[in-house]
Amino acid sequence: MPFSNQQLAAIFNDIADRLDIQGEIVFKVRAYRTAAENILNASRPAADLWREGALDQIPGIGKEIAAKVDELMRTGRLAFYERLRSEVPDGVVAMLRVPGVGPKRAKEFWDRLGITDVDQLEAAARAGKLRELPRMGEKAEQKILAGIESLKRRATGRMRLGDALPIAQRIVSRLKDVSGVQKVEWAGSLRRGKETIGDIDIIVATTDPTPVMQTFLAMPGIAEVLGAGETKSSVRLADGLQVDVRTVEPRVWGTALQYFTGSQLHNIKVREIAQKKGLTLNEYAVSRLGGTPHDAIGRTDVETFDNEPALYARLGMAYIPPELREDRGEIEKALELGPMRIVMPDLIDLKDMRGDLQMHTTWSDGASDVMDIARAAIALGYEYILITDHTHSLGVANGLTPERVKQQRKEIDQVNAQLKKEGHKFRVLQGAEVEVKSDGALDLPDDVLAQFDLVQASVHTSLTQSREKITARAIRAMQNPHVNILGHPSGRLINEREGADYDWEALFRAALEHNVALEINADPLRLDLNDVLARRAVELGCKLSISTDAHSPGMLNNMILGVMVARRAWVTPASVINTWPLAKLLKWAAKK
DNA sequence: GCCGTTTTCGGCCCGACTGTTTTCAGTCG
Repeated sequence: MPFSNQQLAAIFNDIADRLDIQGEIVFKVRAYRTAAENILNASRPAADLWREGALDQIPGIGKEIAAKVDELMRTGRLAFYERLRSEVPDGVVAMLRVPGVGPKRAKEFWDRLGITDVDQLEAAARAGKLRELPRMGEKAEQKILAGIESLKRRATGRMRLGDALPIAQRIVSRLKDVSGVQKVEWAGSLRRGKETIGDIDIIVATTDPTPVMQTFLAMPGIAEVLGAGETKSSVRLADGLQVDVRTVEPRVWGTALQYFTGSQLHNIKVREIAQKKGLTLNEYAVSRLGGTPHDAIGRTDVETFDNEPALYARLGMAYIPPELREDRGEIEKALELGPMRIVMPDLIDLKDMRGDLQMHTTWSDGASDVMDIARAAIALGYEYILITDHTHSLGVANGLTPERVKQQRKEIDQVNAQLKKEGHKFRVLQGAEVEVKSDGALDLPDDVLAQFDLVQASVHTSLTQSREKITARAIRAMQNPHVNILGHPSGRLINEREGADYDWEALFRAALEHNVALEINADPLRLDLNDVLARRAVELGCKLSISTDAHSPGMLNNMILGVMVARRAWVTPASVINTWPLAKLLKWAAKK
């Protein structure tokens, strides 16, 4: 009975919620939450590790939780969990999602007022019943009602990275111009490049907070001001996204940015490191353990940091780029390297990208012709692009037929000739995004595939096939002697559709064997492979391509999103085929 | 429940904010 890492994490998070409500000690609750988070972060399926008896490779899984995983894997059930579910009603757990309601309140509503779901909670609040409880008053009641309202209004939980980034860019560029402002940066999961983000945190280093807050609160697009203080303001935008702006003194920029960037697990571990050195770290300073850090700024035993690398160095650690701060081994690496170094100095960067290997033109469902998108790519500083229009069997109008492949080649040759005449050192390559049919066959014959410079194969249909079937299907496609890249491997759409249920280990090993690169598709909706899978693929020696799947010239700018995913996956340029010079790329493709 | 270059027992990150309180519990990130 294979449970996916996501399923296991959901179960252990649910266990944590229910234990929390039951009043179990917080450390036990935290142990379950940490285990869940680490299972999500694990680069391999827990089911595989379980089979190998190596579950303890996942940090935070000890004897007890390993036994629970074992029971789940063997029997498909977990008696402990079933008992918990019978003890704590689902509706009481659901109350935790109401802002302002935590485990203690949920338990009290349930115990003292017999409330077992959110609707009953709302009715009780309206009837003024909650204020009968200790430490609850009218204001608390109103706050809970507002919390229920906002819960109902909130469409989806988290916003896609690609949607949030431009919003943050707009706010940052606005606040940079305010007088007294020295630095502005977004922090939180956005700075870490997570594929979805809960809210936007903006940190401002300034000597004068007042005009910053005035400017921020006067920005267009604000639907609701949730709080407006001297150094912290929160708003909700029309689309439901919450934005927090915090100002700090420039001399504490390093600690503040580090703190607000997270992740939480990363911060907890960094603070544990500080403790072992007899220090304590907060968002303002590093100080001696046992002092009173916040009041004590200015005391001689308190050190402030105006940049992050100096802070990490003070704790004996190499600098850790934000995208790695997920407690996925980066802290151990940073300690091993020691201060004044950087974890992954060769981590891939946008400027490493020499080309883009997936895009569409009017030859299939793209918006522009070959020349237009080529010029856009030249403007981005690229040395080459691969045109990958759809092939005929996908329902897209005008998918390439063998005959149209020849016609398109003529146009591409003309574009290359013209660009050469203009003095550009740039090359348009002809490829295709070839359809992988439900049995793994491709929808163009081999002699046609042989005409392309590089071939990408993609699965678009029947994503719900069984694991055995769809894995065999993708592997068969990769075995084709002309296929160089597997496009958006999982097929997932963020917040919309789960990806296919592949045996990823088998898929990656086949990609390695058949010399096929796996794509990190940079479309904001896809980001596929994701960070965890891409990291495992590279660990096994696979090559990647990072490409935008642009359907218009403007979409070429999405490359940064794919690079962020790659950075979260600890990827170096050496593993990414479109960081290579053209000659090396073509030689690699020809070797297949 | 997990974990160990000070510990196999005794710890477990840290602070802001809120509402209800004359000192703090609960929630949040």
